[in-house]
Amino acid sequence: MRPLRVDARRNRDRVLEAARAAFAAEGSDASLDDIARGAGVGAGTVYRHFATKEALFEAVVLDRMGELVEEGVARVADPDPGRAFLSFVELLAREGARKRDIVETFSSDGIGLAIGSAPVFRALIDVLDELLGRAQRAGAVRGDIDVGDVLALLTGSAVAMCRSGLDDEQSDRLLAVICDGLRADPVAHGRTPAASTGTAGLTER
Amino acid sequence: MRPLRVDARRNRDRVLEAARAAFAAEGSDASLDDIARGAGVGAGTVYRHFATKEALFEAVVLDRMGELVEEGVARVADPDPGRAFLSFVELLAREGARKRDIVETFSSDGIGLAIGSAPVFRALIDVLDELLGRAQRAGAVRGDIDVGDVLALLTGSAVAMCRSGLDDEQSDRLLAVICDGLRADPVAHGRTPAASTGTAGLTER
DNA sequence: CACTATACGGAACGACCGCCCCGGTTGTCC
DNA sequence: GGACAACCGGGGCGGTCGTTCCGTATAGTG
Repeated sequence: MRPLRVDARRNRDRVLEAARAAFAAEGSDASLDDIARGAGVGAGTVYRHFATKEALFEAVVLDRMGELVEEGVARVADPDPGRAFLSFVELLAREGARKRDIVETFSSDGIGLAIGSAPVFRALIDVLDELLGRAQRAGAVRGDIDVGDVLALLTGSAVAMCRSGLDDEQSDRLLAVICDGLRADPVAHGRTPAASTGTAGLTER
Repeated sequence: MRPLRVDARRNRDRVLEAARAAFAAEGSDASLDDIARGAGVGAGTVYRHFATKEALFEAVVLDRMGELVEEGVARVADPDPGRAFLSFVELLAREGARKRDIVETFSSDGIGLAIGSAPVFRALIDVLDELLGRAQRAGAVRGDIDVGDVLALLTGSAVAMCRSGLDDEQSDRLLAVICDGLRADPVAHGRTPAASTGTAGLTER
């Protein structure tokens, strides 16, 4: 397989760049024609490089995830496991709040279901799991949750933060609530550490 | 204005019922033709009763909100303000997790922006604010958040809970994290009660 | 410079959807 | 029971969007 012709390579990059912006702003609903126009290219050119719109979407999202995995790996060495985990959670939430395609992927609606089996997605789960485990063993994060819970909460946080008036102060407050909830010791609120049943401890008493 | 003819009234009810189910499952993206088919009527019949698809959506959502407001009002008399507020939050989150149209409305994308000015919506905000204020004055809920924050967190919780595998136990855990975060005393985690800046207290130290 | 594989652009196609319209039907009232 | 008004169904219109196709242009090669 020969390398791409220079004009082809240039157009491919332009398409990816335009797609990144469009998918971040509008999610997978972004019109492919708009992306092509934004890249200064015809729609046919997009299809020469990406078999389908979904493939383009995946390319953008997987690229983003790669960057996030790096950030996570860098935090594994942090001597403070609690800070490492929570700052990573914060990063993911803020990233999700600014990039609609990411939240869409995490919440598994929109386009990509096939994306869940991508290696880079597994890697993200793994590093998040690693950071969570360390933080829990250090006693900085409650022990009654797993990676799936964190992922779900991340999706929720991102959605909460990208609501209409995305005030900076408000975002900070929302993250504070989530993070305090994550590190909260279940015992401190009068619940049994293991069970955590009873619907958030509301029905008892 | 005369009362509706009996067949008209019956069809209107069928349309509303079908719309409730469709909007709950698919959000405002639900096809109007599908709704009509589900109600056993033609598309034209839907438009005889509702000027536009958006009007139908609003009718369904506002109806749902009415029920929720009643639940909230019933909780104002609760002698335990913390339990009253948190159980209402739980109810709203669980309702949002099961009804896509509600989350969509709360997160202000999808169709309804005009819905924000509806009296029912104001009433919901008001009762939520009332419950929040009582809980805060009783010291059961942290003081550094307002109704807007709670609404945003509710949206997030609902999204987090309606992810792919909506396990009951997992839902409980997610709600536990959110609720613990809501009642968490900022002081307990080494932050100043008033400010709460510093991005969830992660950057300090 | 000429020749060919490669890439480009945008018109065109089919599917879907919200919405309108009209010929036929059915409830309602005298 | 008859006549009129209200109502129904579904076909059709205009628009959008993902995808395909093909005539044209251009980069790479000897």
